[in-house]
Amino acid sequence: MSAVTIKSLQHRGLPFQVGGKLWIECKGKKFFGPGPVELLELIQKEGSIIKAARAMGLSYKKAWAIIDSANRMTARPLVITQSGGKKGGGTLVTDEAKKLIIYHRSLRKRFEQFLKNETKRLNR
Amino acid sequence: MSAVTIKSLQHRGLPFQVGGKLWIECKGKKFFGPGPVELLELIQKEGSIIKAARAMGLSYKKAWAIIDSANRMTARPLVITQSGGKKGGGTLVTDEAKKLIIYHRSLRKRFEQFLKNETKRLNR
DNA sequence: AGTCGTTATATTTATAAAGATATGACGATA
DNA sequence: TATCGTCATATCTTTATAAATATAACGACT
Repeated sequence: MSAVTIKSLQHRGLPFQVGGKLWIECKGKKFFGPGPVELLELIQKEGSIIKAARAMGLSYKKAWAIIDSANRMTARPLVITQSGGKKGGGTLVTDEAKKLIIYHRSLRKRFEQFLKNETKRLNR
Repeated sequence: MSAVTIKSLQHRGLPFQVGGKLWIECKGKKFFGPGPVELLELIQKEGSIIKAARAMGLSYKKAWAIIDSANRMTARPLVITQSGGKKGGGTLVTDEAKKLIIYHRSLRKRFEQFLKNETKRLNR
């Protein structure tokens, strides 16, 4: 039995937590990971995708991909974009998007509570 | 206003769902994604990592990485491995692991209920 | 001593994801 | 019509992840 390996302890105090991630999906394809809501909020604030991306430290390309993907899945558009014009263009978020933002905020709160409860249950 | 883009609808009926993923983490580092529990269950059933891996369609390497990572984070080992011996060796799961498996099953049930509730809330 | 199937690790090869850069279209305004 | 900043897309490069392959140690058993 001398070759039996007993891997030993890293965290004796067992600081275990239940973690998780939520998203909204459409036919199995997720379109609201962690970033998108913040991105929409920033677009609402900044008025353009490129400014929102910079504010989040994302490349425009990445930001655009997120928005485009989400936008393709909703019945009504989440954003209205305009290229050209007064200040080069810009992007507005629709009421549809605003509703989603609000829902997602409350969802996140409930989820955090869920995780907290589960962590308690795990450690008792 | 002619350059204004209105992205149009993919899913008119709005079959939105709330999806998610849970894991158990240790100091911010996750060690129980979706696969590990099933893997542990299969190890328990099969008696070896390599057989469990095959049963799940994983490479041994991947399976071992999962087990090793998890094993390093618990105070007591999740598995006891033996190389060499009667049938080449094998792996046993400890009581620690069995407890985790049981907890994780019940956790998943509660999470599914949570997701179901949230999906309802989202669509009303 | 040689065989066997497993654990454990290293090395290499593919594949995928992410990042950087470049370019054109757009339209109000000057 | 020339300029501007933004939207939108394409291409290339880099990085990270995953898969495939190879190899050594192990110990009961014959």
